[in-house]
Amino acid sequence: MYSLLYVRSAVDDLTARARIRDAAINAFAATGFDATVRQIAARAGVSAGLITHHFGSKEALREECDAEVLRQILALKVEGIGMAPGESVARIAQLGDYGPAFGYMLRSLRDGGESGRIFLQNMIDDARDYTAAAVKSGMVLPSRDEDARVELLVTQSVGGMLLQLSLRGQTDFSNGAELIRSLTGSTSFALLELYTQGLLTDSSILDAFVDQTAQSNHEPLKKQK
Amino acid sequence: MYSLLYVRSAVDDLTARARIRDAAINAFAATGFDATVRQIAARAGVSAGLITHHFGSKEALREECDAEVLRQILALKVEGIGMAPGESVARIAQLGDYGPAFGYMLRSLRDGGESGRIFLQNMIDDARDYTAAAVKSGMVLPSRDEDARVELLVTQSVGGMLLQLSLRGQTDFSNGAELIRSLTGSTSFALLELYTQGLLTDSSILDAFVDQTAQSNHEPLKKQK
DNA sequence: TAGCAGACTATACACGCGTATAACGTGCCG
DNA sequence: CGGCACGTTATACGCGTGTATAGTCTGCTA
Repeated sequence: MYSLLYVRSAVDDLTARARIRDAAINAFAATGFDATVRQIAARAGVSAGLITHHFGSKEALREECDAEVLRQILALKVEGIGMAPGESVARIAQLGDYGPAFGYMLRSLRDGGESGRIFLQNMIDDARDYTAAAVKSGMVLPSRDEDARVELLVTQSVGGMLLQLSLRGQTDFSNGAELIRSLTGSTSFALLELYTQGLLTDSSILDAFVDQTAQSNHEPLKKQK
Repeated sequence: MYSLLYVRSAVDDLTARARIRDAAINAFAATGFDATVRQIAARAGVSAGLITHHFGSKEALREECDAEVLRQILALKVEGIGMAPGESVARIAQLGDYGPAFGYMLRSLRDGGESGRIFLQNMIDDARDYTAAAVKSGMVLPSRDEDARVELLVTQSVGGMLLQLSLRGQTDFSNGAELIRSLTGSTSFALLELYTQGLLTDSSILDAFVDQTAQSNHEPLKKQK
């Protein structure tokens, strides 16, 4: 009945059910997942009871928001997250209507729940392919443990964003453009510099670590297949 | 009125007041800051009313927990966070009684509030000195923007930890040793490898970024509807 | 010994939450 | 036209929360 294609944030011609869901995504992104059913209802311009009527429970509404946000995020394939900051930021910056979805995802990642874990796993899987391609093209150095590196890169990049936002006092996650503005500061340069030149002057620490873990075979390094 | 009498020392164990505060730190670390006053009371083996009697309000209790945790954390100076993982992890691993404090701090950092911001700023300030020393000693390469780099390193390291914990389904933050065990996996090697060799094969992307930002005095990325 | 300060408890209160219930309006179909 | 399905609202219920109140117990001091 209703097309999946229109993404306009118009308040008018959407069916009340979709309006409630979008209002919930906005509310969750703006004030966190302890946003009240009544707050969401007010945002959507309906009564609180209607939410229960349409979704059954707040938890069910939350799940539907998760699904919708995941769908939107997957739709714009944020692949190079933390890989080529200029490029990925440019992508996210033009997300427009997806802004609240982006904030919603950050919120999920922050509160450590199951849906955040899914978002994160999704990014890691994406980044794995993307990194492999970048290695093959000669842009990125190979790693002795590609899986661990990609997990590290994604968790650090995304986790870093979260803490940068908190450091800058950004508490409202509903405005995607504003989030990006908060994040694209001196961070971009420092990130590129780190990725280009590394941090340590020589490999002595790395070598010592490898020797140490090789000696006691507690944590053997798994090689790339 | 009678505050000075009780607040003076933290080592006053066995007093119910200290027991409540420790129980609160444990409860907050274990289940988050929405832990109930009654849950904390049960943990401390006292009635709920006694908490109000001693601290006045839940918020005041929270503040006292913040102060106590900050005191403990500062006491063991986790300086090289994310710098030399083997060393810093070894430090944290032996924190013993400070385990809950470590988890409490992670919890604060995760939920994005003011006290988390303070913890973070504290780490950044510590890391700034530590990094400067490491650069001077020749262990770490200099950066063209030391402040931005240290901010990046700390936020990414700590934020990365948070997401690693969430990725591994670690929801209880009260057991410091268990947290460390969750974090010291393949991550250590990947981190050292990244810090040793970097990520990119050459500096072309960095150079392009520098040129671009030098050309336009402000970021040209802005797209909104 | 009397008395009182203060640690401590049991109970109660007000409030906000998610949700259930009943009624109302409106459009569709026989 | 009658009936009914359903979107929608207003109201209320039960519960858990933080906190206020009043009372009990205990140890110190005069």
